[in-house]
Amino acid sequence: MTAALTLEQIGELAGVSRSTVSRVVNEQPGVKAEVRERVLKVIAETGYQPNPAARSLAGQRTRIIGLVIPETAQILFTDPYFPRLIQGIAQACNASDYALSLFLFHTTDDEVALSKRIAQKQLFDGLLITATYIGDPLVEYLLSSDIRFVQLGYNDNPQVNCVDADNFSGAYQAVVHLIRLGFRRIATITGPMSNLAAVHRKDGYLQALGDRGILVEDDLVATSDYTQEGGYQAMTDLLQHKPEAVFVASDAMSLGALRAMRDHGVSVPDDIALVSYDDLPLALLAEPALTTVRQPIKRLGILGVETLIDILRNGAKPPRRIILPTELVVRDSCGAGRRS
Amino acid sequence: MTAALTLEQIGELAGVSRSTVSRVVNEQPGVKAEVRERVLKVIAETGYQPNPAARSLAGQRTRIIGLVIPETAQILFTDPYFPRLIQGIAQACNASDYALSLFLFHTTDDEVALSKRIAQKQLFDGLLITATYIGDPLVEYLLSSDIRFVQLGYNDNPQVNCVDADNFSGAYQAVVHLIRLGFRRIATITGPMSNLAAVHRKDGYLQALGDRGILVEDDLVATSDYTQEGGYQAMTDLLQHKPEAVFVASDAMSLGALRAMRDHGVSVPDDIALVSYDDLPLALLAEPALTTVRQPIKRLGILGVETLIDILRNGAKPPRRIILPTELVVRDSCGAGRRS
DNA sequence: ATGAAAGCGCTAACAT
DNA sequence: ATGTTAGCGCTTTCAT
Repeated sequence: MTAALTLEQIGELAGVSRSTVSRVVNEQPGVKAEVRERVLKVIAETGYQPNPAARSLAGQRTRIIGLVIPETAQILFTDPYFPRLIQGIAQACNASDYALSLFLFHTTDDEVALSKRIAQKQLFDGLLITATYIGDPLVEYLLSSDIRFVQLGYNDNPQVNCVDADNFSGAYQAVVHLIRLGFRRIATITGPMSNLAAVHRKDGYLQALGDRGILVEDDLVATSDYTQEGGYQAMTDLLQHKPEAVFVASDAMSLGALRAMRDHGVSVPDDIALVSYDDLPLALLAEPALTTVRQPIKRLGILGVETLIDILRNGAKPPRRIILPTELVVRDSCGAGRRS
Repeated sequence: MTAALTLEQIGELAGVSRSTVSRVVNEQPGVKAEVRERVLKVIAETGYQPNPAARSLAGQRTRIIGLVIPETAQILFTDPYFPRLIQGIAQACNASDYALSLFLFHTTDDEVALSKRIAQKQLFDGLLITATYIGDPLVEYLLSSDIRFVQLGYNDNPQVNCVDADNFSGAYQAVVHLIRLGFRRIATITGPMSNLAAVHRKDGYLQALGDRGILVEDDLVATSDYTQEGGYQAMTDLLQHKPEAVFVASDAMSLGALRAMRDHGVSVPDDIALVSYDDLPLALLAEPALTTVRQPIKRLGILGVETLIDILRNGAKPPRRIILPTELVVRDSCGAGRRS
């Protein structure tokens, strides 16, 4: 790595001006094919790369996408959701020649204060935000700013660009599966109601029962927190009300629920059938292997980036709102998985 | 977010020149205390933030740290090692006012080609690299360049700056624990020998046995690949040789090993004691809970950043090589965990 | 101790 | 179709 080349030098080598080289580099029209070839050749030979700082300064854009993961998600960070999401995001960024900058809010700083600081630093063209909750001040702040952003996760506000998997229909699907299997007393363990995904999964559960004319019993609905311990506790409570089946809104909670049932001598799926949500690697491994709803996580990340870039290029005019379908992976815990 | 302020404007507001403001912002000496106060006040009032692109361009440094995670690690990405590492890295970056840029090699691109592209882009001051393997061309390339980097993971080459947990003594500790418990026929399941950490963990195992005058039986050493399936297979093989205990070089493999033993009617720890490595959240959850070696992963990330920044500031002259101690977490799988 | 001035390497109007 | 020119906002000599 010796001194980096400049546009000027490439121009000299190719016998053209800096502007022409710039046009070639940026794939702008108005360069004779022959000249373009010549310049391209020099660039290839020299391995020239434009200086991103200079580009940012002159062009008022950084070609950087920021990914914001707030404090609240750090707990979730131990599950593979974020890693997979990041893989998708990184892949899409590479493909579009954007750099990816990570903003983890690790401190107890006020989120908004931090985000303002971040925003004013002008070190990205747009933001991908994750793990927000209902009424998250970060979203409010971004909305009131002129920062372009896409939320990875559904947002009620129709102004917010967002991409998410369909939590409602994922849950609906799961519960319908249980109903088809002949169960009627179907319980659920939900995530925290501050989380929109949790609300929608619950809605899907309610709707599936409603559509089949099954009365929802309040006693069969346990609100929990996405954690294993929470799942254990919730299941322990539910056991008193003798459900035939249970729809658990996350694999982590399912693990806890499974343990609770084991501790109480309840067999899955023979005594109680279970359908879960997430399809973590764990799901396959659990005893019994979990029937669970799989989300296209990596795809979510990719689409998030593509949507953001689209907005960067073409404006945020009609808000982009993308909902991806989910898939039910049938294994053993629902009692229907013993197909060859 | 209105138009961002510039140094010039701050200078105007404070009644000084742009240069003086720059000195204040960069905490340089040679500004009268009184003037400094005045400028600082204006900066606080206006919320001025220097433009990073301009800074990079003029100052020849980006204040960005790049984190490189190659393809090979993507598989491992499902375990919490990287997330935790990233948390530490992000935290340290924030603390030192560096931005963090993520380079995931997701494609099947030639690593070196990609790394060259990355390097020439001048979009970081230094690099943190992870998940390299023995003889990794990425390291060779970086070594031959003038790019400052710190490897997160031990490297044999004394020129390479690296920080890692002590794999040798972690394994040593684990095996000594089993020996103290009275076991003699101690088997091991290692990671892939292309991975230095795996080699060192194996070395620690061998040394611990050797130091106690226990003969190492080749049949009791199974080489695997850090995966669950690999652990299952390796344990199945080991079972034929009737070990009393087994040291498994990763929690993921332990899960597989546990399953293998369950499938063969072997009870842990009653029939075979097990000590594992990593202390994933899973370790606590397994049946029985795993006695396992814990690494200070987050601390590793923090130290990586601090080391890199130190090098950036003070030069790479004496290579920095940091080895952190590990800790044995005693639970049930070794048969010694039933203390109140 | 402070200010003036010259770039850093690029983009984007404006000429030609 | 191509070149010229004027910045982008900052750091950094060099004057004063």
